[in-house]
Order: sequence, then structure tokens, then C-alpha cells
Amino acid sequence: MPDIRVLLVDDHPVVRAGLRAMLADFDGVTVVSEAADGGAALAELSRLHALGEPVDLVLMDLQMGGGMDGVTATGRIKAGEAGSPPPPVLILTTYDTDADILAAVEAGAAGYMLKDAPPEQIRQAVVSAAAGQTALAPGVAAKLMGHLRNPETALSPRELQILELLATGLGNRAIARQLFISEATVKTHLVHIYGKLVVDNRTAAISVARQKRIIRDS
Amino acid sequence: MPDIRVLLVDDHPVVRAGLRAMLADFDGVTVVSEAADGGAALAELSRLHALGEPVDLVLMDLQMGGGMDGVTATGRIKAGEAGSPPPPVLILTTYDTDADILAAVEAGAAGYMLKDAPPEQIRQAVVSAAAGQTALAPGVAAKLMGHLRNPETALSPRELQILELLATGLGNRAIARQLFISEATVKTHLVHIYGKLVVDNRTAAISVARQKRIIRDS
DNA sequence: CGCGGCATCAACCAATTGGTTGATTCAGCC
DNA sequence: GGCTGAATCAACCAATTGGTTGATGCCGCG
Repeated sequence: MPDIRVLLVDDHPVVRAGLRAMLADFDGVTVVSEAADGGAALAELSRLHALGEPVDLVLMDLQMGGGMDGVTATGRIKAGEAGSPPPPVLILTTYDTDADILAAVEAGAAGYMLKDAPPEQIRQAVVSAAAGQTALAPGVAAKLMGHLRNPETALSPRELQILELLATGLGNRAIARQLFISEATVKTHLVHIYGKLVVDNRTAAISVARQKRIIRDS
Repeated sequence: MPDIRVLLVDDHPVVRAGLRAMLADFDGVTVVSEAADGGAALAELSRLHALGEPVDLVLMDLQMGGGMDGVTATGRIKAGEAGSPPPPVLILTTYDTDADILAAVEAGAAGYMLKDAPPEQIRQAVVSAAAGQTALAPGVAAKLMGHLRNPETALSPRELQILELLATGLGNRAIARQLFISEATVKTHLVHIYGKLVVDNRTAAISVARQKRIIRDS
């Protein structure tokens, strides 16, 4: 049984060093290369693919300093821009908000783990994701299951997008401009957001969304 | 020349693994122990001090999930709660806001490095901080100098109080009611707050205030 | 004493947000 | 095909927020 060949993608040298060391302790897993952002990951995948040394799993963070972020990179990997069949992507990050999880899952990530996870959990996730299964951190799985049980209270992707822009300080008109929609549409979405979060103004919506880890701290 | 004895403090196993590996490559540096938050760091320092095996340097993150944060722990270490003379504290974190840097420096940290720093920079910082010198990442030093040149106008205690209530989702009238003042007073304070934060609406004020760590979780 | 900063308050108007009602289109599902 | 949810848009009005001008009183400091 050949080793699972892993590409590490994280902008922090410390984290890459830690992952190398941690994965070196896992039987059946080999770190074949590293990259410091999404762009470098795409290039490295292409290079290895061209050499006939394909990667079995991409283990990647979401935030990459100034470089291409993990969600964008995941989308492009899944679109076959770095070789086909595209390898599964396992996200390993500190961010646990609905917005982050949703963006990664929609981009095609096979798994989502948090950096505070113990090594055994990460090992399980690596093995599962490489085998084509879904690999979610317990808290992330609970969040998604919560959404399945109470779908009527979950924000739609568009609602989430608007809420995030709201939290950065934009007014309705600025949000409309940025999303190329009308102000009336923004207001309609806000009405829906307020209803789902059971609030009656924007600052309360932002506060509740932060408390519930729907959006990140700014 | 004996090795610099280092205590690692970070809530992420991956990061601790990375730091162990990275520091293992540095001549003259030994990782003698680890802790996952500030409280555990204090306990470990006390334990080692009582065994006659004092630590030369604490390498510590700022955010520790649910545990004691790095600033609080730094303050208590410098106050001698874990043995005297207290070892220098070198902060290694992803956070580079002025408020975070200032808080750590004011708490007594000897250095402040960012996790995206290459290994050689971290090695230099470890050696400098252990030798009792200041060790700042280049970007951090620039920020501190900028802060000294242009001291930021601080919010008054009352302004802060109003901003905090605002961030919980209260409107002007509710804030006024809670503080037993008029709505006109609330609005006046908000005008001052917006001016100091250079924003023109409440959500932007909250966003900027959170970014600058003027306020924290709602 | 004069000054500046802080807290408080008011009046007035402009601008934005919140609430409601109504509508259309599209995609997915049964 | 009918239904539902999501996205989009409009009109209209009520409520709140933002901006400006002006004022008073208290405290600490030089």
C-alpha cells in the first residue's frame, strides 16, 4: 500500500514545520512538497503532475497573508487547473465560522479541520480525505448538523455575504454597489437576516452573528 | 556556554510541533517544556523553578483559545508569580495590531515576533530576548515607532462605555435609557467616537474598534 | 483666573435604515 | 405541472441615525 502523498500549504513556516513533524509520525503518509500560498500550491501540483508524481491530498490553510487564499485555490484545484483527477483538499485552519466553513465546502474541500485538533484527529482526517471521504472536525460537523436540523434559521450564502460586508462597516448603498444589485435587494436580504437572527437592527445582527460564530471577528 | 532553556506556550499542537522542530535546529537552544495556555505556563515555570531547573525564555502566543491569554500571563510572569528573577517573554503570534503589540509590551514582553517570520529571524529573536535585549519583528518595530510619533487619540471612558453598548446591538435610545442620560448625549458621544475612529456610521465604528482591539467580544 | 477636556443637553434638518406589501424569475424537487 | 426557496426589485412610509450649531457645568492644571 503506497504512502498518501501530501502537499502542505500554509504561509507560516512554523506551522509547516509542525505539520511536517506531525505527519512524519503518521504511518503511510509522506509530505512530498510544500507551498506558502494558493498560487504556489497550484504551481507545485502542476509541476508534480507533469513529473508523473501526483499528489494524493492537499492539506491547506485558508488565510495566506497576501497570497492566494485557500478557498480560491481549492476552487481552482477542483476545476482541474493543476492536473486531473484533482486531489482532495483538506482545510486545516483556525477559523470556525459558518462563512468560512461554507466557503470552503462550496469550493469543493473534502474536509475541514481546526488547528487546535490533536494529532490523532488530524491523522484520521488525512486518511479519510485521501480515501475520498468527508473529514470534518467534531465542532464543524456539529455546526453543519445543526444547520440540517434547523435549516430555516441558517443564512443563505447571499445573506451571509451581505452580513459580512455589513460587519465591515458598509451601508446599504455601498453593499449594493459592491455586489452590483439594488439597494432594495440589500434591504430585503437584511430583513431576512434580522428575522433569522431574531434582531431588529444591524448592530444587533452583527453581534449575534459573531457570538454564534457565523462570521469572524473583524 | 549552556543552552538557552525555552518554554513553549501555544494552544495549537501543530504550532508547538513546528516550534519544537525549528528550535531543535538552533544551536544553543533547548526546549525544556511546553504549555497550552498562560495558566499552564505559570504552573510549569513554578514547577521547573522549584526543581532548580529554571527557564531562560518563554516563547508564547497571545491567543489561547479558552485559556489564559499571553498578555495576562506575561504580566504575571513579570510580577514574579512563577519564580524570581522572571524569565524574559518573547511573543510569537499572528496578531500585528497596534493594540496587541502595545498590550504585550506594556505587560513586560521582551520581544514580539510574527508567525510568518523565517526561522533565522526567530532564532535571532530568541537569542536576543534570552540575553535581555529587545527583539522586535521589523514590521512591529516600525509600528511602535509610528505610534510614538503619532499618538492615537484615545476614547474617553464614557465614549468607550457607549461604544461597547453599541456593539452589543443597542440603539441610541436604549443606550440612553441604560446610562440614564438623554439620547442627545448619546448622539454627541457618537459624533466624537466617529471622529476619533475616522468613520461615519456605527457599524464602521464597531469594525474599526474591534480591529484596533479597543473593544473585544460583544 | 482662564483654559481645555469631558459630560450633558437641546433644536433642527438631512440621510439612512427599518418595515411592509407586492411582484418576477430561476432552479430544484416531488 | 405545482410548489418552495432564493435572489432580485420597487414603492411607500415610519423610525432611527447622522450632522450641525449652540449651550451649560464640572474638574484639573498652569
